[in-house]
Amino acid sequence: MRIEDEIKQPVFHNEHQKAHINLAFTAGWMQLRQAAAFKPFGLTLPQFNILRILRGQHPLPATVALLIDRMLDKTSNASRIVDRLEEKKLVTRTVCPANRRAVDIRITKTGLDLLTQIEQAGVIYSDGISQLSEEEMRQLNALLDKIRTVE
Amino acid sequence: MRIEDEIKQPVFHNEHQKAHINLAFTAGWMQLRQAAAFKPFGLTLPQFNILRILRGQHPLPATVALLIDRMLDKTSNASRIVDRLEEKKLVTRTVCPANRRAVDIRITKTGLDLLTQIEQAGVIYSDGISQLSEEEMRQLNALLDKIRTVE
DNA sequence: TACAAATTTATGTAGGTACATTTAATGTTG
DNA sequence: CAACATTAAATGTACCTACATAAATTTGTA
Repeated sequence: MRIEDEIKQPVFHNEHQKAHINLAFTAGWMQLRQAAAFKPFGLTLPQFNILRILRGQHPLPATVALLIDRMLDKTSNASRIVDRLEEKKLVTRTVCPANRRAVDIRITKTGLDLLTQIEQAGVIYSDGISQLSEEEMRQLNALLDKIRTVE
Repeated sequence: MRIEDEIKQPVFHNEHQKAHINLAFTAGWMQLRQAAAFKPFGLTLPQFNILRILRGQHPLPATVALLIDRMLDKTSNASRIVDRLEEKKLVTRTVCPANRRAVDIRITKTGLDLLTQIEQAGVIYSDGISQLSEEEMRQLNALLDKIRTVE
């Protein structure tokens, strides 16, 4: 659906304004679709992302600091997301022996199996990006990179 | 900063994956900058957006249903955002005389003045989009529109 | 007209972000 | 080595989204 119709705004004043709204709207649109796809598996998007980082480390543990470092959203609260994953037995938390301030977080067998299951269901690529050609994806990446060149 | 560095991922497997992450990351980046810009004025982004919709209606009232209709995020809870604006005396809420289920929401003088103040501070256009040329903005809009043509 | 259905807003609950503060452990240095 | 600073994680608070449900009012209809 056209954005103009989505938000009942008959016309945009200029391309700038439309691009601004379009970017926020499309990112939200993608996020909503993704969240819906994860729901049957009992995971939220941030939970899924942390689980994937943990698999990347496996069988080594990760600390909370490492999770934050690799997360898209640096200000999100990794500690509390790990809480939820721990309740679901998808990760374990143990005090790091080498540094008792830190916590070793590890993905469990159950967690690994869940990731496999989700990926086999093809959730990942139903994100709308597939509508673009390879060349268009490159264009999009270049434009987004350019937006973030402020300062 | 390059996304690869932001999330400490040395390489992306393909343009698809990078575009996916880039879109989420850039939208979040913009939102964070905007939120920071509104903070000195004591407003959050959703509060600002609702206030602008109300100014668009002014001096006519809006109902909660109208706000939701015009909001980017349809699932957000307009009712509770209006609560916050009401506490700050930026809007008023009165039962709609014509339909006592509905509520008439109006922006106050204080609210109008705050919007003017924010806009004069030039908060709106410090969003990174200005880095793009007019033609690039058009390209970006076309690509984003295409992403949402799924289904 | 009485009563069911639809509409409109508000509320409850789970989970998330953003940012400040706290607690515990470890480093550093006079 | 004792005092102080730094680091790592957890916790508190305010606000937000997502989704389900409740409460009040209006509309439609047998």
